[in-house]
Amino acid sequence: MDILISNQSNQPIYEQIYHQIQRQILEGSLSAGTEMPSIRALAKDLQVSVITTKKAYELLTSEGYIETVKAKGSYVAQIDREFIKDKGLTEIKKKIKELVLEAKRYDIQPSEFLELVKKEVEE
Amino acid sequence: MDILISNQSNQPIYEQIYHQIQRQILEGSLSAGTEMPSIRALAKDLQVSVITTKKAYELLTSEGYIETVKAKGSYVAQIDREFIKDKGLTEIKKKIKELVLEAKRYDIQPSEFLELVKKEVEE
Amino acid sequence: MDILISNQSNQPIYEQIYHQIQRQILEGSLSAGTEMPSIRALAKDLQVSVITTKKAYELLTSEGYIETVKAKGSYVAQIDREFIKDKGLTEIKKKIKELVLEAKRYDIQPSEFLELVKKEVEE
Amino acid sequence: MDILISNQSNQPIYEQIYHQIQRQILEGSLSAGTEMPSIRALAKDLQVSVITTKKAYELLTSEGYIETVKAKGSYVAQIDREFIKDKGLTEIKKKIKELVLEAKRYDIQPSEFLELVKKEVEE
DNA sequence: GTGGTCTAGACCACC
DNA sequence: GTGGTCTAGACCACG
Repeated sequence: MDILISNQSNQPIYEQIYHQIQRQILEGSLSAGTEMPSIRALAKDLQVSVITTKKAYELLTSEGYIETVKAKGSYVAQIDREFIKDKGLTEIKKKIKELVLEAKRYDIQPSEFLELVKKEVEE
Repeated sequence: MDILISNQSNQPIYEQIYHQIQRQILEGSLSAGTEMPSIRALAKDLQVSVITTKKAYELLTSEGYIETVKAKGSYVAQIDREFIKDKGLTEIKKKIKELVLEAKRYDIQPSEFLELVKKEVEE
Repeated sequence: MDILISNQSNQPIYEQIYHQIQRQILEGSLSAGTEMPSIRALAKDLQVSVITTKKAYELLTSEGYIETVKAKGSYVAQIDREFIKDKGLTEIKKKIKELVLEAKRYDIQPSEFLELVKKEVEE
Repeated sequence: MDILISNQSNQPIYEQIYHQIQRQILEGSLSAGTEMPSIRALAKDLQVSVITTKKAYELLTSEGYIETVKAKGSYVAQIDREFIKDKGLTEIKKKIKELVLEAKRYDIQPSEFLELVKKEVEE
């Protein structure tokens, strides 16, 4: 597994694992049906507690990214891209709204905010 | 004080207080020199512990939004808008970066992200 | 009385009053026998509480700078300059010692410290 | 941990803890990466409240001397000696200024003050 | 009355 | 186990 963990980050380790696996599934580098490493193997690999990888897998399962077959293992699920993207759009739109508001409080006007985003995106 | 507390929120109460007061100062509805309610009075008003309001005031003090005089009270400080905006820019840029990354995870490409922001800003 | 009070200072107001009167007595601008303003008059003048000026006068009395005659008023005392200076020397030497130690912790060597003092003194 | 607490001192306990740990880090007896005792363990060791050690650690964190990882512990940070010295210089200069003023109050003139410092430094 | 400091508990998320 | 947050008390110096 291609996963990097940062102990300094404020982000919980299980979320870091979740996000990086989610990313690989969405990008297609992990395709449907692929067998995932076992919770224990991954924990050993990443030098984290089994509890932590278990939590990450539970999150991935509940969000529909992987499927777990008892006593066999976990497999990448067939994901519904439309559904995922829809959920993502709603989420991202909400966050953009919030960020625009926060920027205003710092006297950063929407037009200025848009410029910042353009700069970031063009890089 | 015009402050609303949510016990349900993941955000610590002292941060909620901090942000709402900060917003009122930045918006100008609390102007420099205005006397703030005492930490005890505010605690009673908001039905939270004195320590919680104290923490919020400490944050506001360390960020330069208010000034505290022992045995006297706290007062809205003369804020340096230039400085605040600079700090805000750094903060907002960081958050934009993070949001662009999050969007990518949902298969929302930067160009598409930019469109979402444009739509939001033009409203 | 020529006294300036700062509400923002961390120094208690009664100490500010004490130091400024002590200074004037040591400098000679207030000479022995001079009648001091009453506690109440001074409080009114400086816009502080009577308790505060009372505390300052008590300090000045206990340190021998003024003498209070019941129902008459307070008068600048005949000060023993030798004694005062001796006490001061002990105090200042102790503080220099501490400051040299603190400087060392910041990697500021004694020779460097001496230079800083020279610069300050020459101004 | 090599820390001595005085309940008699005017200095708050959390500052005493802060200063002693800061000193050990600056002196190098605590080197970067070293794990600090947990706030609870230290509190028990020093017989003070957890909140007191927490406050000391918060101060150390905000000043960049240690780094704290939630649910992991605190570690001595890689300190920037240049930065520390700069901050120290500002601090020491300020204190020299104050001390020169205090000396004047005791009729110790700047030139005499300089002599005292010389004597102290040459020892 | 004010803020500053401290105490002895408690629950939470995370590991 | 860890640190983060919160509570309900307390005493102090200052005004």
